[in-house]
Amino acid sequence: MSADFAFTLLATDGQARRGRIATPRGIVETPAFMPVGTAATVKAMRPEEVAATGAEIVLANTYHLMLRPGPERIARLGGLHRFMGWKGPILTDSGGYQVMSLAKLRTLDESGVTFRSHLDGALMHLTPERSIEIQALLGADIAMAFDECTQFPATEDEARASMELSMRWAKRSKAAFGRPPGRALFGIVQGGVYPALRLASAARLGEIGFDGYAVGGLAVGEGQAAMFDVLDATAPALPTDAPRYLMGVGKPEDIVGAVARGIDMFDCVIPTRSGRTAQAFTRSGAVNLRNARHGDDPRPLDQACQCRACRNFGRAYLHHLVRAKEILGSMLLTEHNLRYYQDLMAELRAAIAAGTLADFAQDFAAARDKGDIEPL
RNA sequence: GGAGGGGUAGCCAAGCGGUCAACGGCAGCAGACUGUAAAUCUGCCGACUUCGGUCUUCGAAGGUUCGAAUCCUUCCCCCUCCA
Repeated sequence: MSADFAFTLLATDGQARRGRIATPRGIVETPAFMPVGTAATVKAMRPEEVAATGAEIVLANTYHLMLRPGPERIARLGGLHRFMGWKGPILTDSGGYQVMSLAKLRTLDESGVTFRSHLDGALMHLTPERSIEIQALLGADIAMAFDECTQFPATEDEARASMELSMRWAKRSKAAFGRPPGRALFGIVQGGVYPALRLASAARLGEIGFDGYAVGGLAVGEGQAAMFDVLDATAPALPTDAPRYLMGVGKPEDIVGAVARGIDMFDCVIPTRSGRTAQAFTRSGAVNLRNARHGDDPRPLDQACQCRACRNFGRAYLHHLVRAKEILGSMLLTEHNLRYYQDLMAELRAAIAAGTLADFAQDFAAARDKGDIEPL
């Protein structure tokens, strides 16, 4: 493990883990949720507002920043932290997700992936070595191995071939990364919904040796039950002395279930994207602020929430902002959702430390079963 | 008074003899969103419906036609220009 990057396991509750990641740029208490700032911005939020929600680390994306504004330019400007004004740690995705999400715009071979830029059509070749180089130029505190996020559905043969390619790329990523002080590299388990493939992938990554281990290729259409099955098989096979990161997950209920299965880190666009598309998360479930029923409702989105949207405004106003397509609507709902996610993580951490995670999970589900607050 | 243009579903607006319950857009009613090609996308949007259809619509009233939002007549409104 690189100097100045350390993971400490503080407590366990069943499979769940309460931990702490130390980086030169700050501490990350786990289980942690990392807001997604793909294009060097958590959309609709200022960095200090992101921090105020309780977030300790954010994501950025290799592929998107490679296209615009370019990693060399960001390096010349002093690195990504200075560029985007985020003082805490940053984790960068390697571009592996775009291998799947932009499948129509790329070709893949052993060396890497050739993307047809969605911005101007230019061809861009991304290899494990170049992805690692870009993440170094950005100054990522945690870099991710370059992988292929396996699509769903995939046959076992397809998932195996994809996983094995990702493992070869993981070895190249590790070799390219070297041992830079204070910076970490995570490997990514693939293998689709096939437990044997996941176990093989986890073993292979353990042999290579990473600072943390991610589970990728989930929440891509397989459904929560299948995802949890994969986690039940995979998490126990991961080293206990390194953080475990479930990539791209998820909805609040996905996170609660994954924490109970031993996951330490999460990222997802849901709180930010949903905030921009009028969906808010509350302690009694998800609410669509576009719906007509909120038009006359002066009550806060979530009575128990301390975010600025809930403290200062009623549902009727948020509804109006959304209807009128006012920017403030996106800002307030994004802030609320990020706050909700961070509050959830804090509650999960406290429950694990107290050994009461099972009770917490039960209460969490019960509150949501009751549904949203009574109509006016 | 003269010349011309126009009245289409909540709004704007296409259509100009059958393939029109009527293109589009907006508004409206819902849904989706999981390592962000997303302030995006999808469905519904005359009435009823067992969702296959059935019924009443295109200013009003007559008429021509197998068939009219589309053609003719009269009437009622609106707009532009000239007096």
